[in-house]
Amino acid sequence: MAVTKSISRDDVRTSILEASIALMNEGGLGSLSMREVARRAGVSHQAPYHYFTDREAILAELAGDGFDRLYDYMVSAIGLARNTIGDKNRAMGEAYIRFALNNPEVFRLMFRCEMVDLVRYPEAKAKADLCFQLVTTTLGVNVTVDKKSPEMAPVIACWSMAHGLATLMLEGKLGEAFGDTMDQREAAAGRIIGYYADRLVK
Amino acid sequence: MAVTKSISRDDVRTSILEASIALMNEGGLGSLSMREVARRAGVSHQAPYHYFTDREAILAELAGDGFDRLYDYMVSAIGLARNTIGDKNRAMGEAYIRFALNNPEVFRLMFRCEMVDLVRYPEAKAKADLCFQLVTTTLGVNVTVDKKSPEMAPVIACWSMAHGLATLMLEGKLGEAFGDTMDQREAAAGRIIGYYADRLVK
DNA sequence: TCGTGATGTTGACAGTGTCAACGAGAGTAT
DNA sequence: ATACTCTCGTTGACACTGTCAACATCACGA
Repeated sequence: MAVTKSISRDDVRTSILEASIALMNEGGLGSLSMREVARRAGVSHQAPYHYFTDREAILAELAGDGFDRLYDYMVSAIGLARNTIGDKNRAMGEAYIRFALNNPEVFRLMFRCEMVDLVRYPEAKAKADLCFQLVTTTLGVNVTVDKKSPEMAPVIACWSMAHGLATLMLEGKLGEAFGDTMDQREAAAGRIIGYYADRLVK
Repeated sequence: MAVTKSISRDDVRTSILEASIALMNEGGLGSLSMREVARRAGVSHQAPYHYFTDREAILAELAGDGFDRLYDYMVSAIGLARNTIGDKNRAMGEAYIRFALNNPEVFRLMFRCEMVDLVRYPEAKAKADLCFQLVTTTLGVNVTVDKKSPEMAPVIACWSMAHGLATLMLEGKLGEAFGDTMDQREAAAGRIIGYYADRLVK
């Protein structure tokens, strides 16, 4: 009976998020403004505040989704790799870079604390933690190990190298040295990751 | 001859830059606005535009200074290290991290292309290139080598690891796992850099 | 029937970057 | 000396932002 009487709560919330994603991918995070999001979603400039306390809350949601997808990228890659730590490590690193290059804006969001302070968004933080735990266990280290422990050192080293390479490529600091097309760049990054990942975990 | 008749051009320019640096260090890059800078420098809100074409031009100047100082950090550290590639690499990486932790906002500025597009600021770009060349030569690689060459791989790997570790620490992604005080965090980062730097260049 | 809460609206406010217009003063060519 | 131009500074506007406040609508439970 009159189920279509009006747009449901979830619909509005979803359209706000979709508008946010579209804006972010079109013009970068700088052009993701509350008012433009509202305009795109076809609601008044104040409506989004009924669903998100402020701009950062929207970004936190997008960042959380990002961690989910990064997790999927890595799990898929690990699943396709041979069953050795070295191969899995390599596949995981390559997936990390691929995710960053394919989703540059979300990647930035996920790793910039002044944009999304994960301390204030436990849901997103939990998703980020899952990613870290995936790296840890894939490298054969128990997740309960203290981060300060030497056992954790290879985990942090591998993560740092993949993250640093992803960031430097994303920000254009390696020039076009790695090729013009996305495929070329991914392949070049993969070569570096693949070659050095073994050295770090051995 | 009335040398003190008025504030010289350089004085105004310098005070604008000093106000920018102060604002950046106090409240982060987000609170560095043209108008607040002008207010701090004691001039009208439009005066800075006679010295810098827009906000990005100020940021580019600050980023350029940052690369200069990063260069000094690394050169000093290398000078104190024993004369082996491994030791110099380790010292350089530690200096890189130390710079990042001591100058978080400038470091962000230097490595975020949407904040300062180095392509449009050749002076700052030249300073950044000098840093990269320092890393390259310190690792025993000829600067004329093509970036795509396998010879360059250890350079990129070392840089990536130092950069990734610096970034992750800066953005709080390693929690307080590395200690609460700055000294503890630097020491922990130094241990990781020191231990793995050798593996990457051998 | 009467709140009451969720959801939406419009209006305001202070803040931003930047363009336009203007003025004081120095230097320079006529 | 006069007139012109250039540099450096001003004030005033403009459209835009995030967000607070106030108000309207409507479903639903007491």
